[in-house]
Amino acid sequence: MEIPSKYEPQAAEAKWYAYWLEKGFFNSKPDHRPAYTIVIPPPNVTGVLHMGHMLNNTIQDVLIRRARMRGFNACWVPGTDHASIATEAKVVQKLRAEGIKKSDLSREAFLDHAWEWTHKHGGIILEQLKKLGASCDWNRTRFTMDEKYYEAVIDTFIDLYNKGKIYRGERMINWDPAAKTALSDEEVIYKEVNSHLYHLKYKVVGSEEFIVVATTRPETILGDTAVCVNPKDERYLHLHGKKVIVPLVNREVTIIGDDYVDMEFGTGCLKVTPAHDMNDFMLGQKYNLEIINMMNDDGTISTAGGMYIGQDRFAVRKQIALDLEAAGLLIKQEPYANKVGYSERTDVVIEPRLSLQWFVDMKELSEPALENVMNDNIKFFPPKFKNAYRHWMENIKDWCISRQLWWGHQIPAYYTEDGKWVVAKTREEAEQKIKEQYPDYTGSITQDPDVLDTWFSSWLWPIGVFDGFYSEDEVSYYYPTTDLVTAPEIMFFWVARMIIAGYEYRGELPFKNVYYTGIVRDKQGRKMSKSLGNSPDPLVLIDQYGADGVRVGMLLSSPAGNDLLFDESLCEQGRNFSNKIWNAFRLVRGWEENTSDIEQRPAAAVAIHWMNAQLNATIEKLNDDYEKFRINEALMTTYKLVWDDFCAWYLEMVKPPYGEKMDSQTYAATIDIFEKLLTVLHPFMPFLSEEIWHMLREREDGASLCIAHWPSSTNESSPWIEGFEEFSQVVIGIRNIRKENQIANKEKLVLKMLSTQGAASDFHPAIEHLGNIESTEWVSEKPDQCYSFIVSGREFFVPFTAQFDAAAEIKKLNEELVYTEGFLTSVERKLSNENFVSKAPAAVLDGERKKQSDAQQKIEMIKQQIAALS
RNA sequence: GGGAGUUUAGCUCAGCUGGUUCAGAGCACCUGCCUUACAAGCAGGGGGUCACUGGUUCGAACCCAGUAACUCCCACCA
Repeated sequence: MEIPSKYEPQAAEAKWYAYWLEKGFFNSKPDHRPAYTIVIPPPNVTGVLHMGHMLNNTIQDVLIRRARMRGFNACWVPGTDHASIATEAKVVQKLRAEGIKKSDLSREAFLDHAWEWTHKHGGIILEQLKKLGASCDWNRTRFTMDEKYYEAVIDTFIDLYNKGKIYRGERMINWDPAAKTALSDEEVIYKEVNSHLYHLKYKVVGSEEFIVVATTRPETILGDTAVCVNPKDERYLHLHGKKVIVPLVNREVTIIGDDYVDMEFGTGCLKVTPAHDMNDFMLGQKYNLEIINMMNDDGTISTAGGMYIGQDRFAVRKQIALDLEAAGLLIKQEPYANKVGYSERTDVVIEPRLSLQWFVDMKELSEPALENVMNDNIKFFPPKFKNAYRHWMENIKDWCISRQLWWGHQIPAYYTEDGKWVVAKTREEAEQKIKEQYPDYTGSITQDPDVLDTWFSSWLWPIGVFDGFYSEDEVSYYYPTTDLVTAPEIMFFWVARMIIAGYEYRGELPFKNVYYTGIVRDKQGRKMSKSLGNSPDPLVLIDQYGADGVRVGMLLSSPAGNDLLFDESLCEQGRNFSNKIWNAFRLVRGWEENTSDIEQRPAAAVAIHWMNAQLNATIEKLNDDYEKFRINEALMTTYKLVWDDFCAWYLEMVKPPYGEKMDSQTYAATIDIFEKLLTVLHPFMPFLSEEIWHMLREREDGASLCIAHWPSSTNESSPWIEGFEEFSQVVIGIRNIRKENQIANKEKLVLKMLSTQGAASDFHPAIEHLGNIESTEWVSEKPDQCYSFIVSGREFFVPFTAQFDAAAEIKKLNEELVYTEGFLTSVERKLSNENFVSKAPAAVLDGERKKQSDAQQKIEMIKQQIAALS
């Protein structure tokens, strides 16, 4: 059967993925083996696979596949996140396209739409991961709104509430007036915008004097309840304690002094609007100021504003500037660039807003989470992220967990009509509690309409996926999990909080290692995004280059924590590598038919010794690379082992001369070696390796490379490896002589050597084979009429052929002489430096002395050669 | 504004406690080859004042100080 010279991945990929699933290789149940567990960072349930997922999941798959081969009970748990705000936004958008407004729907009807959407689009992303080769235990697929998981989230809320860790409080929060929900600080994006700085006149009461404040938000004067200056500011010393009149509003407010105010900025005079600015709120608390909430939840002016009621905040800003100007109270309006917070989801300007929200008190909860990262109980790769982590944890703020949305875990708090509340798992329980705590209350109760922040469910992920809140069966076996692979962007959102939850609910770390991947960027370094349209479709790439090709392409250039500048040519390189392996297989496969019981060629025997030694050494290095999570380095090591060592050297060494047969001993050894190579390739290139592995020998039904054993190795050094260095140099020397003197490869040469000593002596048969050497002769002195080259201080000679060009040869030798003499001078200068000789360690000194004598010897040799030629 | 990090070949990066190799890899590039596995290939080759300036040292890509550029995180001066 003719095997095509190009590897065609499509059929193989479909075939083997189906086979793996059918045989259940990815499924895991607790047993006697040690567990190796990874929980997937759950993608948004209705999300679509992008390049970030590709990188992230490829790394997880590499880790889990290798663990499986090393005999661990490997368990990779997949799943999806309900992503409350992102999913709800999509559903709202879809309904709007159909002419339905969310506000026209009941909560139940809206949730029906959301579930319908989830069922329709949910899990597409998991199907896409299968194309990549992800070896997840699909039977374990979890969703953060699964019944059990939902219950765990609610129970956690109740538990933390009962422990006094959750409280309800009035705080300044980031308000999204479009989505009408609170956002966490992390969901706010600050953008540089060109706005204006308005200078407004406030008249001092009982005086003809005015003071001037500078603000970018003149409309908020409706909520002003003080004016603040720096107490050290001499310009305003005489005004302390006096009152001023807020323009247009005509409210009298006090002038207070606080060194929060920067004297250098603007006029050094700050208007204080406690309800609409984080810092003003802080001042309001400190000086017990009145709080006037002059805005509605949609960003329009409220009745408390007193004027412009019902108008939008931005319209009012324009209008009030005109009105102030008309009243002669606007001194100037100058262009000013500042940063303004926008909602990550809806892209509208965030309104700091005073609101009643639920919070988690993080201070105490976070203590073990900080300590166990700093002491490396949980290791970060790369460790540089520990700094950022520590900084955040040491300054941790309470976590606002309520969101004014419907899609998610509804907060289990129930309110009476007069503003009392209880926290309870069910309505019945809540009614019971109300009865106990407020026996006089007779009205109805309503559940808090808000849902919990998405991360309040995903922080339970490593426990929740094993139903760890309700049964010890699995969680005690799989938890703590082994590795977490994620993006540094969500270190605070997710990683830190999982660690917190881990210690709070299991008294233990959730995972041992955290591997931070970089951000996938395009060639120009821009983050890949939908709006830029610079992200390739992963499925198209897989189709074009094969899943293995894409996997290799992604990993080749992505050290932990470094951004990956993605370029399709990386996939091309991956595809080329697939093809290289494929063709090596074709060559070996060709020998199968052409094997006989002839004696093993000496060159082949050498090759096998060396290749086995090299394999052993490389596996040692690979294990070390993996240990340190240097995945890209492990891949490069594997790449060179296969391409350079195996294809370029080994196969050429064992290849029978044209027209001759392969001996069965070498053939068998080659198959063994190939099999080991496929094993170490498998985590990176699961499909191709499996395909060839099955074609290499007869396999039983149910056999698979996925469950083959990772090859063992020892850390012994081998003389074969040392000898190979010299051997390859000799072969290259011969090739160079051929090339420089235009001697055809077909022409047989004689190689003469001055000494039989040297590490390469074992390789002589291989030198003859690869160099097309007719015979090797030992000579006691330098022969005449020869080309020569030096490897490791030993000289090799090839007798002249007809085309010999003596002048060119002399020129070459002279160049080498000049260089070597220069080198000698620098070594000798070092050795004649008394400080060096007296202070450098003996080993370094010996090294320099050896360099000196080697160089002297070499100079002598070159001089002789030049003399002989002239 | 605070903190962290980066700066080594055209590109992406290694370079572990300062010391055998006048600095390494992959890709890209140049030259020659359709040689009986592979042109998605083979053989050979060029290319770097290790950001800059000082210092410590017998010796610095590596340690120290300063300068510059870039990146990220945190804060969010109205």
